[in-house]
Amino acid sequence: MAKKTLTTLQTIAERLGLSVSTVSRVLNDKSDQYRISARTQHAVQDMARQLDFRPNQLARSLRLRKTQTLGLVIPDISNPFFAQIARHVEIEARSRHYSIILCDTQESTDLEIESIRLLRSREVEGLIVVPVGQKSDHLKTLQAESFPVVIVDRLLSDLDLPYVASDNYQGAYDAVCYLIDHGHTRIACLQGLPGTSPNQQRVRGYRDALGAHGIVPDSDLIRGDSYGSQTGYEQTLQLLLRNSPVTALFALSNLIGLGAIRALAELKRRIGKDISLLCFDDQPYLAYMDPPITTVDQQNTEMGRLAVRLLFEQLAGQTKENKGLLLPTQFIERKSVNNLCLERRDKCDSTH
Amino acid sequence: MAKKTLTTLQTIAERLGLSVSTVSRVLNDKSDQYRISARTQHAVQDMARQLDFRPNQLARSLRLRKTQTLGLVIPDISNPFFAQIARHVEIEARSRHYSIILCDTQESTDLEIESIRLLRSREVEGLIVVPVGQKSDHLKTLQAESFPVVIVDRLLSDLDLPYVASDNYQGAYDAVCYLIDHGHTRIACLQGLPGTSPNQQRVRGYRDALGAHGIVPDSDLIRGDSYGSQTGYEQTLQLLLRNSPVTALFALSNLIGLGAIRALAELKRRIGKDISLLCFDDQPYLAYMDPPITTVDQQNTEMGRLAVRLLFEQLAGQTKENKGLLLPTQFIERKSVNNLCLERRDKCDSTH
DNA sequence: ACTCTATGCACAATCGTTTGTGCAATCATA
DNA sequence: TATGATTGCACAAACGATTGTGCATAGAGT
Repeated sequence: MAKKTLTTLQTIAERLGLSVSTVSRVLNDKSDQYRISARTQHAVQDMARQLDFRPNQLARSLRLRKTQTLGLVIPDISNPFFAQIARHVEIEARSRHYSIILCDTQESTDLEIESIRLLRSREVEGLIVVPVGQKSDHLKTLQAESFPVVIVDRLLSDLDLPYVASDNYQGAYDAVCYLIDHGHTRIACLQGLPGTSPNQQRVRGYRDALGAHGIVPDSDLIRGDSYGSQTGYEQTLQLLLRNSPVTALFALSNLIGLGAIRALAELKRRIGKDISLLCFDDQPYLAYMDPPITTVDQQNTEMGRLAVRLLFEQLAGQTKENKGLLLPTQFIERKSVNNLCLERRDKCDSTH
Repeated sequence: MAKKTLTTLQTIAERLGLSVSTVSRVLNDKSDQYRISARTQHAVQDMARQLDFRPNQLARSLRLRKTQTLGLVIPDISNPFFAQIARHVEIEARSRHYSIILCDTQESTDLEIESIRLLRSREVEGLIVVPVGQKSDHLKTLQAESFPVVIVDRLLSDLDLPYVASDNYQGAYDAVCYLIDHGHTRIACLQGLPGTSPNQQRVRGYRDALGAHGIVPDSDLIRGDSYGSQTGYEQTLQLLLRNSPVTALFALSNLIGLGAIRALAELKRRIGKDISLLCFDDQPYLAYMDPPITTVDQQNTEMGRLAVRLLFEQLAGQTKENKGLLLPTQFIERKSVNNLCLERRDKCDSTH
């Protein structure tokens, strides 16, 4: 049973006294086109099955100049947010008979550059990139060579590549309106990495929502500098230990929210009662906290799927100029936001 | 700047009036071996840089019969536990100049079979597989052909392939001893998928720990049938609504624990006071719950790394018979387990 | 000037496919 | 029986790299 020597077209051809080309044509369903007899067809197919023939995709790709492979470049695949995107990229790609080569750039631009080079060296037909987001020259090169790419989540302002991302602005705007509708006016914004587009958009949404309700954003309430939980923890502590009169926290990532939650627990502030919390980026565990956390969910399943679709449009040569896609976020109301209006019974209208 | 036509060795060769072989040798640092003059070397290297030459790995792999690629087969990459493993597999592989082709089998054995076939068709040099765990014939085939593989996390009893997994038995055993040391005797075990090896080992550890302390395992307290949070939720509700006198819950996965947490919140049982909870599988958020949850952490970073190392040992032809690796788990004491001994001041010895 | 060795590179086969073209054999037709 | 069309397949070039071998030319030695 153990086949030491690789089964190739030639193996089959020799055993049947046929030529390699004939075998190839049969196995590629080109028998009709090349008038291969039914007898030969069956013989070939039987033998292929018998030998458990697996066509060598390398040779195939080389000849066809088509690898049926996409590159996926992610800053940190262990981050559930990216992992979910990766999952649906893989599933959608596979449904089109494409495989994924995965590169984790560890939030390093250098590794991102190297990864893209590597992937191109492996002749991937297209790239799906969640950029680290600091530099964009290497991405511009792709653009200049019109190499098929889709950028996901982190947009870069000086880039004109197809992308798919959440509508971070609107998501944040709506979330903050919700807080305001519930009577909150002193709302802290615990932000992530300031240089990145999701953060910028969310902060802008936060500011505009306040402004639209006649509240002047207090820049002392916009705090933090990373997406990690440490930031959320520290900033929350700092804020509350100073007796800042905030009534609500708006955490710009689930990890930041996690940090805030720990800080609040340490300070014995009851979420949804003493203080309110709202998180960008829903994750399963947030529904299981006590109380369950109200969040702004991003459709990462859709993001993954659509990224692949946009990429395939490029591969198909459809240069439709519907380059970018902003996916609406979904507001998930749970129990972490207190309704101050009900408590105070004042002029707030609670028309949802 | 836009290079429409792919740069190959030939491009460089033609521009310099050299042969393809010479160019190849220079770029592969074989100039000395083949006595290429320094002048030629520099000319070639300059031109390669100038044209931004990227060697076509397909052609290279085909010729060398070496793809520098590994296949990674995972039941669900969006599961943080697997995502972490994937991350370190990627990092370790890349440090050896190998790439990873990722396949998400969506917990389906059929997809697992198809994935492995696909990956072999792409001539990966080895496979790292977290099996769905239901069937193993296709894995036996690999074994029979002595194709390099490492099995991760979910072992299959009828398989004799190198593996790396947590020492689930010991982890569970120690955890349950900890509960018993804290005065718990009525301990429920909320299990995952019964057919899978991690679950079997953990349940065995649970039973043996009880037995070692003279407690007869009550099989009514071993409940559940999946790794998801739904199971944890339902089983906890069922158990407590019947006024079962359990004082502690041992959840066999973080998701099961999550379900339990929600159920307990609904029932107004305070974790670490009214009831104790201990989770297998640490995840960041568990440290941020109120109270922080005591867990059995698995070294998934190490698992990923070691899986790659075991694979490379096989690739190097080292058939050392140190096939399997069981990694010790790490007990992380937080605040979700009540110490009944302190409350009751009885004969429990609180050594340690 | 003639041989000999060393230098510096080119030629061609190869990896496993795909595919345009060509060439026998078969068959029908005149 | 010669002619033409059809059938059924083989030959060979290509994809882009690697590598054993061979062949000029240059320089050294006598």
